[in-house]
Amino acid sequence: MTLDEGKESFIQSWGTLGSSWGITRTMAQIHALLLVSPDPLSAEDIMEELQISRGNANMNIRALIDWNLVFKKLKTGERKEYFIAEKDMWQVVRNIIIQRKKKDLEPMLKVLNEIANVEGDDPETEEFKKVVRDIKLFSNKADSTLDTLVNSDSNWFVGTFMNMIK
Amino acid sequence: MTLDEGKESFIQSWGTLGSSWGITRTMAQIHALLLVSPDPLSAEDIMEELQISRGNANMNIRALIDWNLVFKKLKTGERKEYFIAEKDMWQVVRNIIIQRKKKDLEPMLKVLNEIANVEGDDPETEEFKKVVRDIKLFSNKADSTLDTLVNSDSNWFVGTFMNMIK
DNA sequence: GGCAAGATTCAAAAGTCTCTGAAACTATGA
DNA sequence: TCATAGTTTCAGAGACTTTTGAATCTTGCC
Repeated sequence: MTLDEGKESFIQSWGTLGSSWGITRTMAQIHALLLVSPDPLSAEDIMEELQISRGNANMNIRALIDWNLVFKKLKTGERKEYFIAEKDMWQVVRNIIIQRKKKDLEPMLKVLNEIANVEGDDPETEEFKKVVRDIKLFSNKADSTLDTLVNSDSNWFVGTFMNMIK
Repeated sequence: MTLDEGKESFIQSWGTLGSSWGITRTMAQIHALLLVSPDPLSAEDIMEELQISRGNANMNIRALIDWNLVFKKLKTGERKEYFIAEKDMWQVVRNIIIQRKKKDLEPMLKVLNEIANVEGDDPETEEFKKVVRDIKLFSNKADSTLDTLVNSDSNWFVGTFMNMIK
């Protein structure tokens, strides 16, 4: 397999993986492209390599920057913006967890708190309350467990945690 | 808030949460409905409550059964099939992890193995190989960590693991 | 076997999410 | 200040996903 085939294959897979992880396909592809590029790339380079429009490239690059998965890299004496990818996998996963937690888990916890107080004390209502209570308990634990993970550093996570579990 | 409002609110949120977790909205709504129903429901009940078509109900119930999130419950003397939900949250999360791992992580690992052997030894190729190697290492660890989690039982996970981390 | 209740399938329709591209905007430096 | 290189926006087009509903299949009973 040649280098170009390898890159192509990698970018496609990363795109597929990303799109089932809450980041869009193109977003993941841009990240993949930057991961395997030895040098920073400009928006134009990215458009060209991935055959996407200017608008699309721009929107997805901004999103990646928001998620802290890509950083701007200004070259001295150049007006153009260049971009590089976060290459530490734990940071990548961590940043994705942070976003997903905010977007998914937290709204769910909010709803669970609201509905934990439905009126009535007939058996059906009691059953409902019990189910909600169980889910709330689990979600709160999951939430704080994720917080701990997210605040831990890369070395501890990859070196200690993953081995500890195994 | 009344019981019905609470249920409605719960079903909608669960649906939203689910759809960003790789299970479709309707699938998650059916699961939510079954979670908060004290008694098993038939396909017809589900169609009625969620206002969805027969085909849609059928397909999504099958999918939930495949994922082990819902079980058939046959009532003696009745031809109709009734359904109940998996109510242990850890089992729910666990089953979702199992499916996602199979669908996402494993294909990625396969690709990583293929592209780890690109030809050439120029600096660009070496850089590419290094990136791929790092990702492979991380993914393999993540894969086996998830295996361990998935094989652990509910009590250990919720009782010990989550507290240990915190 | 014949029948009906129920379950399943799948092509077409509806709905959702993503991308394009041209226009508007902004920053730089002469 | 103006010209220009570069960036951002967003309405409409296009791609992809989910849902519908009617036709088909299966099951158990007489």
